[in-house]
Amino acid sequence: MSHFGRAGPPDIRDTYSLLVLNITFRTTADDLFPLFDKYGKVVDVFIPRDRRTGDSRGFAFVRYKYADEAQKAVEKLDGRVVDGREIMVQFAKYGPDAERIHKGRILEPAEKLKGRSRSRSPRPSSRHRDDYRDRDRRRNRSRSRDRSDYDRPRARDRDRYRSRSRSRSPDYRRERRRSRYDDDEKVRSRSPIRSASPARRSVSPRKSASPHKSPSRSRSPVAPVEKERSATPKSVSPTGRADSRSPSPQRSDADE
DNA sequence: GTTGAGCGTT
Repeated sequence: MSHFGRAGPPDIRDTYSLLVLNITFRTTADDLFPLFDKYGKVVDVFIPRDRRTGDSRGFAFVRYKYADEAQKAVEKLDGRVVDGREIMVQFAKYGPDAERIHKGRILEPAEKLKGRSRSRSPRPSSRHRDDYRDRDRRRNRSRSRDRSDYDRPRARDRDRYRSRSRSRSPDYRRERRRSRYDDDEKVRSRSPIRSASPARRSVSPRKSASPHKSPSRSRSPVAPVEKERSATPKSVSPTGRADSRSPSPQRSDADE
């Protein structure tokens, strides 16, 4: 992906990871490589992307071969305006497997099982798990449109992590900005709860009552290709691409 | 087309 032709982490034997924050969503690894490579030997540049949309998450990881060069890049590139945005370069705190990192260098590698009996110090890895779960819920913060897809009951979880003071407590702020777009509000308005007059304002202009929204998508996993264009004009995607999210809006049981 | 605190992958 964002690598130079290799898949997965090349080699983190003696590399120092730098965390680049506040970069634009358009900035790619190729744009950051020449910038960071000028201050040292850059082993790899990785930009976490969204698995659904594929867009950048707004930060990147730059791994240097030497610590001094990494430190130099932090001092030089930290605060540098890239693509009109001021980036923030700092040493990574956690590794790909949530290992503790000191100055970008991994302190606790994933070789736990090697010196298993040798490890006489039962390290409480409970904190590592917290950080892992923490970023999992936070990456849904952006792209509110996708957040609804991963909506899950985590009320009690949030209460637990509420006490966690990472750097600031934007809990209240995050929830306030949660409803940036009306899309979220409208999506939640489609709850099956018919509070008051469900069809009073629009008393079904059609001749028969037709629930325009049928959540029963499990009707037909495969979209039957019917040539009845006039029957279901919304059945065909204007993009010419059969979207998998559109199972079959047409009701074959009602429409014969 | 949108967003902006933060810690990572074939």
